[in-house]
Amino acid sequence: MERVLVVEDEAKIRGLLEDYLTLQDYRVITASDGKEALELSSQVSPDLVILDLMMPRMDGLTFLEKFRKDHRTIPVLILTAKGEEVDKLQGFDLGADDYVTKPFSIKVLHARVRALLRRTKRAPLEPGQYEFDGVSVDFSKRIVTKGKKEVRLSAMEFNVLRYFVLHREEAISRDRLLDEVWGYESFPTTRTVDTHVLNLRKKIEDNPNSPRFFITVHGVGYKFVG
Amino acid sequence: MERVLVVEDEAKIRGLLEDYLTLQDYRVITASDGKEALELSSQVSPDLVILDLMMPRMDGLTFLEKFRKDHRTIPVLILTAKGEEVDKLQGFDLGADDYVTKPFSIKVLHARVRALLRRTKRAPLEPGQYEFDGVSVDFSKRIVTKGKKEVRLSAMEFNVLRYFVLHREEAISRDRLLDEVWGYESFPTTRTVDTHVLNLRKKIEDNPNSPRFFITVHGVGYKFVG
DNA sequence: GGGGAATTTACATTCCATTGACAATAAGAG
DNA sequence: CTCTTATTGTCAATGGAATGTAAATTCCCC
Repeated sequence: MERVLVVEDEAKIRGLLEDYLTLQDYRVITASDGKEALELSSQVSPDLVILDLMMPRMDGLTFLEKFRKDHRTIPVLILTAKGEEVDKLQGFDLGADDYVTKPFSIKVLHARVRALLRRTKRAPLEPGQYEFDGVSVDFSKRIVTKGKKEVRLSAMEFNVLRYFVLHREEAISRDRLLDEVWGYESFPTTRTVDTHVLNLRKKIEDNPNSPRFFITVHGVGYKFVG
Repeated sequence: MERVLVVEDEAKIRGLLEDYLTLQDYRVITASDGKEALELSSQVSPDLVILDLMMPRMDGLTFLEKFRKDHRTIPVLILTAKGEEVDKLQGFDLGADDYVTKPFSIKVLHARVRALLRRTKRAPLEPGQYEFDGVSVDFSKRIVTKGKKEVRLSAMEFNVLRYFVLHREEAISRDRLLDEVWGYESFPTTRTVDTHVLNLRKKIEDNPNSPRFFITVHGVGYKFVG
């Protein structure tokens, strides 16, 4: 579940954002001023920050400046009153990623939040393509070819393969795969992992019963070598 | 040759712009009001629009709003009388890219035009035309033909098709399509995407029920192959 | 308010992730 | 080496989720 830090002094708007985003399945952390926000963000590094620029004690821009020193990549979405053009530009200079002017539609805000999260999620992008021994994996096209023929993988199988490729040579436990590939929201058996590895072997190995790429590490899990 | 659409009700200024820009080797299309401009831009999508905000019948802002629905990337340069600050801001919100205040120097205007065109040229420009297996898509005229017959696509369908062509071979999620094609201001269901893909299949595929071009990637979204 | 497009809704259909049973294999103890 | 037990291989069945599809509804533009 993605963590959103809301920094807003007006209790009314803060509550509105908290309620709506919680309903949309985000974990919402709120702060009513920049000082509090800084403390919180060092404890629970959020995936995204929604920041009101006009605030008492420590104002939004000051917060943003300090925040950026510790968190270079976490996207910040700025709330600003209409016409505060100067603030808007300064915000971008200091590393804000998007802004929404008050009064705003909550749905517009949500759309921007989704877009920002998606963008940063895609950012640490894997290599566009990966090859090993006649097999090639194209991550953006989601295509795997063996020899000249395309191998059809299901979404899950592809995700597992990607994780393996990203952590090649590493022995990976079933539980780790479940956490990293399936996520914390679903709870399949560890045997589910076996089935998917089985299918990957069938589709990719030359001899599925004596695998070269998907090695089992007895008592631990699996290891990808390719 | 780059096409510039000039939307201006005052014949004098319109003529001035037309003459000067033609001399500078642009293809100039003119319209004297927003209504006419909309019709023209759907036939010959221009590379740039010069728009006067003060116009009869349909005013500039209204035009801009409608224009942006079909053309999200074409740069728009706004002409505005001095002191119309409010309009200026509204214009930016609606997706104008630059503005020049009247009275303006024609050279300043030309510099801005060049700058805008240069900027968008650096962006991955879409091909003017695209063909695959008997189907041809003309992006500037927004016309699609299959065999010898024209296929009538709705505005939305065309936009979806364009995004697919621009990202051919890529597996694209429904959410990404909604963000990139529909934009952040509207919020249809993901099923809406399915409906449009369905329609595209009906209109373009030979066998809509076993598609060759619009491939579904189960658990992910769709992929265009053509 | 009429007509076309966009979107939603409802239902049918396909797909595939998951699981459980059983077989095969590896590890460890004696 | 043999037995025992834990772990992994394998496959088929199933239930639920994703998609196909058309019809209903809403949204907009004249």
